[in-house]
Amino acid sequence: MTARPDTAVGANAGRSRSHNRQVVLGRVRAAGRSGRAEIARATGLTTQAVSNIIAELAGEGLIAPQGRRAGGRGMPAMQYALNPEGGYALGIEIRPDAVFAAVLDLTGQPVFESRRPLDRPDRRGVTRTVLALRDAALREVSGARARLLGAGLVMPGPFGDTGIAGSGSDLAGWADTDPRAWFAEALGLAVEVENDANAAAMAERVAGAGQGLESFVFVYFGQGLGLGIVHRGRLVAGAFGNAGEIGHIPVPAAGRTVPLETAVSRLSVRRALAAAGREADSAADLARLYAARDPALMAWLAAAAEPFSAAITIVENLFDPETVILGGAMPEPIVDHLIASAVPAERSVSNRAGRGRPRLVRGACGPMTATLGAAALILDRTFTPAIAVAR
Amino acid sequence: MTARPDTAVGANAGRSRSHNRQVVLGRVRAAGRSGRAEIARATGLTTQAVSNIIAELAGEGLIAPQGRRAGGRGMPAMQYALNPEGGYALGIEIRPDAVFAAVLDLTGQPVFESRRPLDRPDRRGVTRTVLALRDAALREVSGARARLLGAGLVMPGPFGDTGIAGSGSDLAGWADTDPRAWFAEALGLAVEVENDANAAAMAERVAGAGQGLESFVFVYFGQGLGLGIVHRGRLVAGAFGNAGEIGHIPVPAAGRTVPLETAVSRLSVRRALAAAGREADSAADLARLYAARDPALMAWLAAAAEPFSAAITIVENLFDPETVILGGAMPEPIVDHLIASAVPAERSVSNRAGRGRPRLVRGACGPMTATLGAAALILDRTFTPAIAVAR
DNA sequence: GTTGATAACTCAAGCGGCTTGAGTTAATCG
DNA sequence: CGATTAACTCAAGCCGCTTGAGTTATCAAC
Repeated sequence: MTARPDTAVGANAGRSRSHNRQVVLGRVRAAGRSGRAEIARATGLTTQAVSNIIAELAGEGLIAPQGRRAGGRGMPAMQYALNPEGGYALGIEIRPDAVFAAVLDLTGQPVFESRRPLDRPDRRGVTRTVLALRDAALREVSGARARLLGAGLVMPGPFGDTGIAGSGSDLAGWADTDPRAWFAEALGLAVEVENDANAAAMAERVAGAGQGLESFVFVYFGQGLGLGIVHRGRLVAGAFGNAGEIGHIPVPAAGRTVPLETAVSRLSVRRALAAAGREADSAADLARLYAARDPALMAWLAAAAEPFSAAITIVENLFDPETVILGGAMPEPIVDHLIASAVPAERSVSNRAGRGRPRLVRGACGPMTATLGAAALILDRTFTPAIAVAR
Repeated sequence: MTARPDTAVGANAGRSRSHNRQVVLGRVRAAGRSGRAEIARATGLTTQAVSNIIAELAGEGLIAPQGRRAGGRGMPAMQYALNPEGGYALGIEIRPDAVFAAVLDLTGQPVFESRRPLDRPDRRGVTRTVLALRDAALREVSGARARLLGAGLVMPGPFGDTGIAGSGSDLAGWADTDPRAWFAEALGLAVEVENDANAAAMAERVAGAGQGLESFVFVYFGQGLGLGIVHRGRLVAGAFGNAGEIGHIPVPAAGRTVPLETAVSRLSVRRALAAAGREADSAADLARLYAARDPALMAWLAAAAEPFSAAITIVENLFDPETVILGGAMPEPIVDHLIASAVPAERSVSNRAGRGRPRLVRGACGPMTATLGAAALILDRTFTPAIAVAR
């Protein structure tokens, strides 16, 4: 969120160990059941080093032995996999009118979801609600209390003063607070803060349509329209944490140029439906109208195709992702309709022959994507080496 | 360039040392003259560790003592700075009709520039020309032979089969070759390969308008129009190395929607001038026409303002950079004119109050930016820790 | 001037964690 | 059933960072 977030940090024995733990854990997560020797080859460590780390991780319950793999020539490898109950991540999504919470187990499976209304969106009200949700989660998920890895937080963006009038969703009373430090103190946990689209992208990466992808972008239907960018396994958040504000980009729509958000977003469809006398406050409303092939909704979809396609073209050419995932608080059939109606651009670096993967896919995490993503931020942190990645 | 480039690598004593060397070197580069204790505080190492590494680096001639800093309370620190002659980076830019070469010293100052025409742009012809340029560079720059850190290579993108017809600039005979491995073998050096815009961004970061910036984007006038993206000090190249293909994105231009490149690029201005009976093959031609306020050129500039502004809005909102740098093979006055004529978008995350820095600035590396950038890739590599960066 | 405080730096011992090389175990192959 | 293969373990070795004591150089106070 700051312009110069990280200074390179030196390595020493202790930090190397911590780094290697994460490397091993990350490999087990990415590759599934793995043996020591295999992990050693993949990470450039010796089997002995991996062996020691495996013993440590297994002792802490983060991974568990899965029996030996039969089949090969020599001694069959003892396989290890993540232990789902070895750790939990708390995700909190703060909206102006409510707070959502979710808990993911170590493998990314949701084990708790809840929400509470927010009567006063000031610092005290939000904090109290967040603490209540955490307590509820800890009561519900047995064993989580001692094994909570941290809390991810999703707050309405954009962060800081961006001069965009009427972005509106800003919470009152947070201007001069660093939410990360604030909640780290209040919760007594490691905390990560991101905007909804970035967190949602992490959810898809950890447990959804982005599994196994190192570089992709996620078009997120939230209040507005956001873009979560994952590049080589890391979020691209921008210098000030506001990258991916795709809703504001100019796109063609019926001979005019409009901000994407006015043509493709939940607000946009609600307005279009309201103009036709339809109420559609919730995703369920939208799903119902779509099932009935409501003419106003279908007209909106038809009108959205051009600006949506333009946006996808822009995103493909600027990020060259493995794929573009589309999801969030929009009913699946409507997402599928948008995907089907998008015109894949000829002039796009993604228009390559022999693609193994579709250019556009629907996300797999549903309407709670951002909340799950908040927790996914913590899982990602757990599996991403602190001292990082080779060239 | 591949979809899964990096597997996380484990740390050990040797790799820690190499990492720490780069951390120290990078700190000296970023902060200028520095003392051991100061570096230790900044990197999280002990003075003793830094001291040992400093001794090693000084012994190799990469850094040099600069005398003691007076003024403070205790013992004044012995300052160290990069030794310009401590290392050199070779940059090679391969174009369909010529090969450019440059050498940067360790501080990023150019010490050699040259070009050779390319009669046959096949593998053999290119390789011969590249080797000849390297030899010329080594003859010219005394001391470079033993201190060549590597070679950066810029080749016409986009990489791989992107299905964009008529991108045309592709070199023949490279389809089934990995240029990095090929030139590493041919040159006997560490080699980095990037497209022109990415390399150019690195040039600005190492020795131009991007110094001190961790996150910025660079709009590059080359054959077409490219975007180099630097995020938290690292290039964002995309899953297949083709990120930043900004020329293909749809933008509004006089009531129509066109690919940006057809409105804002050297090809575009040449066409516009040709239609008015003007010849403008070189940047010098353009500079002359601009100095004379040629009506056809001024009309092109006027027409370019709208699509250019739209592109900047898109880029600002998607990357949230500290600033957008504009440069490459376009005369400085014309770049300045474009910057002046751009309409800063209201709806942009970059439109924040109290910005310390202009939203748009001209690059500082001139028409050779991409070639210098090729060399800058190597310098960056030298200063960027291999085992990387803390959260 | 002398003395004390401050801070950079060095020296040498200590220590954590990875590597090395030999040895053990468990499977397949002939 | 022995040879081969491959995973894994044990113990010693080694690399590089840290620790803590000691040295050097400057400033400030008396």
